[in-house]
Amino acid sequence: MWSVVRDKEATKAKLLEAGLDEFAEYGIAGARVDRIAAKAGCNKAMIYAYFGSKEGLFDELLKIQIDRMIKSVPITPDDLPGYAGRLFDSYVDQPQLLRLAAYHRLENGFDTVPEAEAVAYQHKIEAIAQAQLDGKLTAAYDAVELLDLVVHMSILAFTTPNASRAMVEKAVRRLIAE
Amino acid sequence: MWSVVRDKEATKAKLLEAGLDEFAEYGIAGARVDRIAAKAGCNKAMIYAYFGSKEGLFDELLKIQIDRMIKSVPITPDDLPGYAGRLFDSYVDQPQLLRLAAYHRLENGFDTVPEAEAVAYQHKIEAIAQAQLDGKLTAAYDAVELLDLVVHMSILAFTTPNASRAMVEKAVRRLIAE
DNA sequence: CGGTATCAACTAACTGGTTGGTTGATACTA
DNA sequence: TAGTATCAACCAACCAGTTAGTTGATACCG
Repeated sequence: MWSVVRDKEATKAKLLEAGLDEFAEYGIAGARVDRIAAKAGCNKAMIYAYFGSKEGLFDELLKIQIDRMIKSVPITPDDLPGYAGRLFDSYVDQPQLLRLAAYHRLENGFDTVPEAEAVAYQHKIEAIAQAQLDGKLTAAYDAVELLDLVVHMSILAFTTPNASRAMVEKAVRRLIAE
Repeated sequence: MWSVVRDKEATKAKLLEAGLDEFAEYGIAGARVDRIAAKAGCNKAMIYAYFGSKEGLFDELLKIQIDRMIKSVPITPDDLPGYAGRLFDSYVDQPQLLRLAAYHRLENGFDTVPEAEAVAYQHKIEAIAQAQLDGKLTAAYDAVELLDLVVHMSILAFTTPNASRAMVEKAVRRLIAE
């Protein structure tokens, strides 16, 4: 029989999952390490053994969630309404990432952007700029402005309780109309 | 002679101002009542005498800020780009309200909307609906959707560090273009 | 194969410090 | 003097982080 009780990776995974729920609900300052450990069904000391600190666990968590989002919703520069719609849907499906990111911004300031996010952002800027050069996309905004606007529209999932994907797509369609 | 040392209203005002800074920076869970009292230059017990609790102070604070915002930036249904721009500007001038509101939503859930905000929202909906009936405003969205979109655009002041008023006005102009 | 040394994974209990909130005494004003 | 605004000191609960010690799997040795 394989042991299931003593498994480092499984324990880390359980802590990450419990931490996701806890941090998304209460934020960084409001989260309680005892609650995280209890939810994960393991000892509090494991958090410090594997992640160094409460904030260490949060950072790891956020990084993983961002990576997942970046990979699962790739940008489509020649279909920005669709991109915004898909982003919106994934935010509705997994509201935790948006809450995590919001808490992170509020509590740690605007300049501390996670590495992975900054890199992905740059790639998207370039993709949009290229589409504009190719004439596939309006030149009414510069690439940075346009990406900011499109991403911002998908955030309707967080700010407006009864927003819909259709509403987001329609708005982006109008924003980029020639 | 008027008292300057023992003045109930002055003490409340100082606590409200200190609380504004503290809550905007650290959130509700992260705020420390001792820091608020120290910043206000008065005793911690005053918070409990005048506001009942930490949360009581926060609620009072948020209510005041929302009232001020509602009064200082009235809606102009026949100039929504200008309205969004003015909202944006006031958010840039006083970033604390947006941070307060964000923390409130994150920590207290979406349904607990302050009374004053709900009432003002309803008035704005009606104003927009009327402008639509008068043909002064696009009928491409229903009134609720349209207000949500316009307000949402002004929130760029919070989500996008280098957004500008011009960018917000331009976006709203395109959103409501016939 | 049986015994045991080793080490990573894990735990219960604890620690030093902090927190929201209270209270009894004091100072001020009318 | 009566009423009230203010405060220093205090408290019980809580919290992030530590530690001394336990457990179980596996590698090694005779």
